[in-house]
Amino acid sequence: MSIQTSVQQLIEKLYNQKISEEQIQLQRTKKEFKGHLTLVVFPLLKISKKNPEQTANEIGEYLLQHELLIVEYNVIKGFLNLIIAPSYWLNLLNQIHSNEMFGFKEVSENAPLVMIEYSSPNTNKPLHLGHIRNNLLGYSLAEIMSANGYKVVKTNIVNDRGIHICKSMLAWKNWGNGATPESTGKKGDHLIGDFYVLFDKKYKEELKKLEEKGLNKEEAEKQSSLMADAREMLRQWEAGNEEIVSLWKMMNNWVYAGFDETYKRLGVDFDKIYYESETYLVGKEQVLEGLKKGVFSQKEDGSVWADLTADGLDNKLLLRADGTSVYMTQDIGTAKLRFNDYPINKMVYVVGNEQNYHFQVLSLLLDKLGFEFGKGLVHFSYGMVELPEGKMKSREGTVVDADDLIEEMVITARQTSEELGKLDNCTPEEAKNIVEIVGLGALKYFILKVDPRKNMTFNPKESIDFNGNTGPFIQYTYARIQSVLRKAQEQGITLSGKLSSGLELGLKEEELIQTLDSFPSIIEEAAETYSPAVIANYIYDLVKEYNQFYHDYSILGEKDMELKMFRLTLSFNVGKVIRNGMSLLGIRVPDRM
RNA sequence: GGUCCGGUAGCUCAGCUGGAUAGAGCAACAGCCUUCUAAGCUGUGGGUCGUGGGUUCGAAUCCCGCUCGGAUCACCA
Repeated sequence: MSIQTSVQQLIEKLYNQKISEEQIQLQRTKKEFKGHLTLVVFPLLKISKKNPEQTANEIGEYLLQHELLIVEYNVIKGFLNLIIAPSYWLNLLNQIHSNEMFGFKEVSENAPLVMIEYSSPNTNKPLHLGHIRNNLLGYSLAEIMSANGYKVVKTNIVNDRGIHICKSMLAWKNWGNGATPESTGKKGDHLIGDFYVLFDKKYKEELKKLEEKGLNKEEAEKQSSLMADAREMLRQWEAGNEEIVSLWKMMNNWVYAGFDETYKRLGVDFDKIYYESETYLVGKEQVLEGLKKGVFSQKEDGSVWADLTADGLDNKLLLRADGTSVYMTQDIGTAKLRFNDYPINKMVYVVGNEQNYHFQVLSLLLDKLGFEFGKGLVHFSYGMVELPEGKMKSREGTVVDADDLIEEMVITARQTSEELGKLDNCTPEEAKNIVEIVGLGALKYFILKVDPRKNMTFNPKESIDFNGNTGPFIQYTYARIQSVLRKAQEQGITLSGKLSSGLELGLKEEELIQTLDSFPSIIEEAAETYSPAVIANYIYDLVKEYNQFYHDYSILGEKDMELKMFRLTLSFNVGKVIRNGMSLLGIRVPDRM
């Protein structure tokens, strides 16, 4: 029985009446006060018919006598602070100690299946900072859901068709001289991205020339032969022109090879990848079927629409007059294919908040088409990453490239590590490994610690701090814990059996253990509200406590062997919690730094 | 204009299913390396929680108005 239930039952006995769960407000005692748990007595005043202090004392006295786990209490205003018996914490610590996967739930046979879509790149450009936030959030979400006992399928939808890809292809054909990733030494996605930029440049030159001839902007855009070529290419692609399709395949494969490298370095992966080139026709079928069923309507020009005015939204186009599909149609098709492949109970889309409206509509449409998960689909909407000067703009060249950023982080990690002499005793391989983990840990924590909903500012000049509330700080703490354990082992110190005597010393450890206690529930809560930031901050709190603890210890000095044993054990468990938490977030921790 | 989201220390952010004196990091200042890793620790200063009302024992937190900022309302994806 939990302390919560026990307290509730005892109070019911004391006042001889039924008390609801909401009336029992048991929370962690603030660190300024003495105690572990605090009961807020205000909601109980109506029942006790006494003032807050009297009520608190009355309850405190009763609990002290009837609940063995409560060994002491004090009252401050309307707050009843309870002190829990060391045996309880000891027991808890032992439980944690014996459970390697502390904080993780098992995935049962009939657990609900959640599919998480994230990343969703276009194949005409390399990944950028916005994708990094998306990837880290999506991957962390998957890890958290999985740790909470869900079956998780990570998926990616690649936007591999459309006019933008044709632009890259056209530029490559016209001015590429047969360039390949091998011949240029460029990563495939960057190579294609360069051709996309090149197309834009040539197109602008063409427009300028036309405008110099006296055409206005609109006329110039209409007369542009480059744009006409691109459109023609798209038409031929859709018609299945062999030459175009094989060029398309070759170039896309270059891009995928490039993406894979970035994903791998970032530590994210997918169970199943969908391509829009394979889903857009399915979407069309679904829409036509919906039309047959009378869910959608057709205009005179042949275009198909969904009337969502009854749901407070507008009319939405689903198929153009020429029968071609739009973005929404593709998402419907993708949903269909996915549902064919997996028994999806819950669908989560990790997509930026500029598409909030789109997903509102998609949810309604899928529901109308009879998809069970449609109504309950979750758009995990996150804010944009902005630069100090404002938004990233590809036209102004202010886009922060993902590969560049990662490389910069790792380089900075190396410089800092070398300055601090952290790598002095490492082999080159070890050093490379550590620097990679630290650099990426810094980046990941920096991104994940911010509430996903909020827009965040990224300052590339100041880059990312390695001090304070950062990934490396947490990794550092973990590394130190490992060091403690190594040295303990060298001295032949074993960890078991010495706990109770350590507790007798009555130090501050209860506080620390108490935070360990609430870890699983916090994870659960975080997963429900989809906020990895909650976990990140929680872990940070834990680490703070460890450091406080360590500081006290260095001041005390250590002659007492029992005390030492106790602290070693404790450190071990904090280390485990940190490790588990970090792995949930997809952040690796080095065991030495 | 409609809808949605945000506004907390100089900066970057926590806290938001109502609870005690609103917390961290950075930046500033003052201390701490023969003692398990100083990527650290301790202390000081720094706040009309955008604003006005309401709800109540109690509001950064809930409700309403206003205001500022962002997103969106395409036969783009």
